[in-house]
Amino acid sequence: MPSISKENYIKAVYSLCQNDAHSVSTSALATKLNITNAATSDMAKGLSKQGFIKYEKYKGVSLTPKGEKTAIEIIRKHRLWELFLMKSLELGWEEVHSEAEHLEHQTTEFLMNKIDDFLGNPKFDPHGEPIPQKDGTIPNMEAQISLNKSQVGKEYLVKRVNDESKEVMDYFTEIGLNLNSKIKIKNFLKYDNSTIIELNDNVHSFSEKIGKRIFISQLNE
Amino acid sequence: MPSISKENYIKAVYSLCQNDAHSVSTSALATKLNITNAATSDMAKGLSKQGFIKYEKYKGVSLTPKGEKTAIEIIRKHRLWELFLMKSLELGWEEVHSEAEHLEHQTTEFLMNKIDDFLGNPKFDPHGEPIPQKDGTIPNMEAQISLNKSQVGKEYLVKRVNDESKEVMDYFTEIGLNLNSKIKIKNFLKYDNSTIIELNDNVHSFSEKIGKRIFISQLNE
DNA sequence: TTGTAAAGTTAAGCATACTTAAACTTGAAT
DNA sequence: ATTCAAGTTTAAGTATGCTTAACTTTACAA
Ligand SMILES: [Mn+2]
Ligand SMILES: [Mn+2]
Ligand SMILES: [Mn+2]
Ligand SMILES: [Mn+2]
Repeated sequence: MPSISKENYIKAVYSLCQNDAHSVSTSALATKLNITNAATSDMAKGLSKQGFIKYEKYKGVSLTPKGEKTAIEIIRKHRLWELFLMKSLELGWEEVHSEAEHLEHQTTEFLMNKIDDFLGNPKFDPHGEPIPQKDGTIPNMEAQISLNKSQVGKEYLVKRVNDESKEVMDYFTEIGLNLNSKIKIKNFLKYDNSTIIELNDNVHSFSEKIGKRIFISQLNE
Repeated sequence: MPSISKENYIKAVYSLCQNDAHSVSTSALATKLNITNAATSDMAKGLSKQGFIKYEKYKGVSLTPKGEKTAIEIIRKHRLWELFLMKSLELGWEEVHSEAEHLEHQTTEFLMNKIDDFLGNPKFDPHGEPIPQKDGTIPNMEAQISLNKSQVGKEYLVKRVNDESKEVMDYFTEIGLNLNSKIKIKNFLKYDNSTIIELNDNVHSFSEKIGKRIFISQLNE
């Protein structure tokens, strides 16, 4: 039962440990959480004392099993809320993330399980992210690569997108890029590592930064 | 955009001013909010400086127009959440209050209006309380009296109940007392001011304290 | 009118979650 | 090995939202 700040901290440790190694620097956390380095170090002590994280000075932070369980519970709430808001209120996939970011901290297990059952115990959220199940297990995603790692000339299906920027999600919606959209890789620009694709007979380009946040799987002919 | 503590304070001022006069004592607030007198006085200074309440030492607290607007917005969120959870997830009327108590502080105007529209802009919540509308107006309730003020021998319809105690709401559910249940007043016990009623061919009694929290209207024959 | 109990406020202190500024590690280049 | 910049931590301070303990005001009964 950590505070909202602590829940967000734990969630940040979890997601930053996904990509990189098995630990995060305090400064990476500071950037993600939009607080100072000093605050991040400070917080690390508290969470460490409470057994949520492992923290050695100058060595970064990682989650204990207790911390990981907590992170997964919060992420479950986040993703179920997103799906629920879309299914029950017809919000757009670009609108649900910011609402879920708040609701995730104010939802009882009881309510969450009601929502889970209402949705039929779904495995994926509206952005293609797996929804941690009641028992804590996380559904497997089929093999995916980021747009940057794709091959020119091949066709792919969009399987997952990072939803953190509403601005970017709005743009996806505007150009008609959705989950399971079919895209064809036209080219990579050496100049800035952007990717040129074809989508619904239109040509679009994505910066390297955005390309890293679109995940695709190869279309089997 | 007050904090959660401040929102709860403002809401408490609003609801305690409804019954009594046009101001509340700091100690009444302390009881309601389950914090000390000292904290309540302290908080009053802050909210007063921010223009939500009028506060004169030793004279109690009342809402300014700005404070009242804020209170009504929170109450709107609370009651819409309650209805929404019942309608969309089939929670019981005894289960929704405590969930709404938290969700009310984490809901954007945007989401609230979506929920309001989904529900068809309802006028009353599951316990018979009026739901403040988008424009801030509060629907009128038809004339009601509390169970204590009823007349022996007459028949009434249950029109509104106070939902603050889950324990009591569970009991209502158990005996089949709902909104629009028909009851007949059998007797008042002088001994403890409890009320004896007939409901669905069964006889029940309610303490004075509970009787004050059940609101009824006379059944016109 | 005054004494006193109850009601209410102020003072001092604590925990949380932050800030800025200063001090310290670390590691990689010389 | 030495240096030094980047990364990280500590120290000191602030605002919020509480607590307990001491003090002040009020009301009203004698
Ligand atoms: Mn999300
Ligand atoms: Mn969050
Ligand atoms: Mn309620
Ligand atoms: Mn509340």
